[in-house]
Amino acid sequence: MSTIQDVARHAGVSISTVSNVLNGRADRMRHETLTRVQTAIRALEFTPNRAARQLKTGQTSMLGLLVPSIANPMYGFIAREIETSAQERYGYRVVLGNTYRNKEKETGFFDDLLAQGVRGVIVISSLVDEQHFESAVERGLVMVSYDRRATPDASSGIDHVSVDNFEAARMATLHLIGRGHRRLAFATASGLTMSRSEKIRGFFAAAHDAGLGASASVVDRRTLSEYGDSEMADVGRALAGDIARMPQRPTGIVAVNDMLAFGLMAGFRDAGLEVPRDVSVIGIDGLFLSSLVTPALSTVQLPVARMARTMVDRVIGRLDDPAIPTGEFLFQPEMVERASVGPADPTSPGRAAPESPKPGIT
Amino acid sequence: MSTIQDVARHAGVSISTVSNVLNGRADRMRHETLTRVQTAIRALEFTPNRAARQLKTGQTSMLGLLVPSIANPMYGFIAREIETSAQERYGYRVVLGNTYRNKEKETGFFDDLLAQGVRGVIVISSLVDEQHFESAVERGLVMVSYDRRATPDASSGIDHVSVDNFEAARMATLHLIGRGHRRLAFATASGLTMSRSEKIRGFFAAAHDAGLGASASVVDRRTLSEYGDSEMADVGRALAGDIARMPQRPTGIVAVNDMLAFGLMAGFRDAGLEVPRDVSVIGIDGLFLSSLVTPALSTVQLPVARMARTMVDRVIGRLDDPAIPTGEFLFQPEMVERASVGPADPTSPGRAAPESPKPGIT
DNA sequence: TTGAAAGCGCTAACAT
DNA sequence: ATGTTAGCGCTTTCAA
Repeated sequence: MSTIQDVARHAGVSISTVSNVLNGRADRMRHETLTRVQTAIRALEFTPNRAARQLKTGQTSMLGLLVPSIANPMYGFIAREIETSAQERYGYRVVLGNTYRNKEKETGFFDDLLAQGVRGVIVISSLVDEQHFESAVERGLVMVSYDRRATPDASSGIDHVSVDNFEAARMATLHLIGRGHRRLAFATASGLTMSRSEKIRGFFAAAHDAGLGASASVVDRRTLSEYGDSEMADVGRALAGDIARMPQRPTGIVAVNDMLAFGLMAGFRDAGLEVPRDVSVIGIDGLFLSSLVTPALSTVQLPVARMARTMVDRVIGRLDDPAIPTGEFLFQPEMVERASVGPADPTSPGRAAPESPKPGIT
Repeated sequence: MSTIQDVARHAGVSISTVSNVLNGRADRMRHETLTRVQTAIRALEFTPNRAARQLKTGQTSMLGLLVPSIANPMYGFIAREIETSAQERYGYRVVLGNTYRNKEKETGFFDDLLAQGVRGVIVISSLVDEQHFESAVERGLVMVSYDRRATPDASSGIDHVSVDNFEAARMATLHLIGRGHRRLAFATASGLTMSRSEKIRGFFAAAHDAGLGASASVVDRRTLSEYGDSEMADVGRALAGDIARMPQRPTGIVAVNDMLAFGLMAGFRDAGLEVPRDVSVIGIDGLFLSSLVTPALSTVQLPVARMARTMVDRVIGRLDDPAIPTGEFLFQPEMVERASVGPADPTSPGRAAPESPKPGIT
């Protein structure tokens, strides 16, 4: 690896001149000098040592990205969009960390970023406690958080990019209601994530407006302590068993996300129930896998690519100019109809009638 | 961010003493001094600036990880294992790059790593051309390559960690044959990856040994130029249509990997064929998703976690001691039977008989 | 238009 | 047992 010294010697100039061409100050020199330096750079295959530059300027062209688990296809999808966007549009590289929803891991990641001189980070967390975020911000991290709305109380020098979760769940529920479903359930892993409770609110809002409040319920299960790649799906699978055993079994299930919906479908299969004949399932996320499974999953699609781009723009923007105020960016999802939702009463083919023959749950 | 200077001042010692405690040379000082320094470090929340250390020592505690696309669940899975292993066992962080199977992207990633001072990289590539690998190694990168056996010709200062692809495909094919399948196909995306051609060899070897050479064939399709998250699945889906239209339709399909198998199953569904009644499908990889889809996918399981650990051990090992010779590490896969493979002739329930009533393809 | 020089925070001889 | 010091490769005043 050649250094700026080598280049200077090769070109017969001083290192400051080389540094000037490196930093776009070509106007300060004769054209001929510029050419000589450029030739030398090419001849020696010189690439400036970024560690040295960073030590001097305090700038890195790296971003941190924290996800619960990159093995979860949803986070894989987001991560790909973020990395590509950061790289292609800003020349930034991405340092990845899996947190397994563990506070110590998150804190450790922030510490390491700071030590490495990385000052921008995009966080996809599901931890309720945001304390360590604030502390990281105080220590100089520029942070963008995905899918956790700004808490009113928190002082938060943090950007928030999220989807309208209330609306997403509402759309899903409405879709079920439109197909005649009257006994509804919202299936989720337990634990109070902000996005989760918003979705639950949206679910109940839709049910209430349709006069179905009394027959709508939340079913949930604890996640395992370790965050495996299949955790969400496993929870869904177990939940399907629970639902299958319910005396007044719901016919329309809104899953908190697509992975859990996949688990539900597998679980219903295990229980001898057929989707959508016996029970309808709808997801939230819009993973590419949702069109692949059998039956193809109806779901509420999140604009992941656009959200990723916004997150990258925000971190790098605030890295360049810390004076920019933080903001909240809310994205609207979109209903995608596929095959996992059928009429509540399969005997009547078209739009299902309210199921008057069956006894209401009320 | 406080510096080593601050700590020295706070503890009333020189910076070398602080540096000594930082670098595990506590034996060189009085216990009391050590304590004072440690107290100061804690009081000031001091973390050594890694950029400075790196500039001095040339060492980073970072690893590069190159994947075709982190949105592909298989790479997400591997990436998670690698990151976790590197972090928990060595305190290394991982810089992630998506290559979209693009040579320029790969080269650019190597350049950036070198410039950042990162000297270890794990590469999951599918490019046939390995030239730029060699060049990166010459420029100082310590490289471990996943799933591409060492080429006999290449000089290669590269470690190779791979699965026995020949055996994997052979096991899959044997499983199909054991269930009575006589017309076999190997479904793959076209393009000559090393792992791909080994699988094809394994497929034909199994077919030949069973006297089925003449009725075994490879079906393939070009991948799109852009590497989307769903590319593999899309190819599989298209392939299923091709297969469904074949005059002497194969009844047992070996998919080059699980993602392509998922696509096949979706494609057969589109074509009105039922798996495994009308056609049997078997994958290779053992993604956690394979137990989730309907029907659950029979597949040949790769020992991903163990392979990931080996890769991490190798890069970091050779980073610490460049004298260690490179090696090739071959892992054995394992058959996992699920529901996507049925008897060739569904009318005879048990082990299927050779389908004598139908005219052979020979 | 160019160059000299200070210094970013740290490590590791080498002194004391 | 502890301190002094010379850089690592770069950026950036300031001077020439």
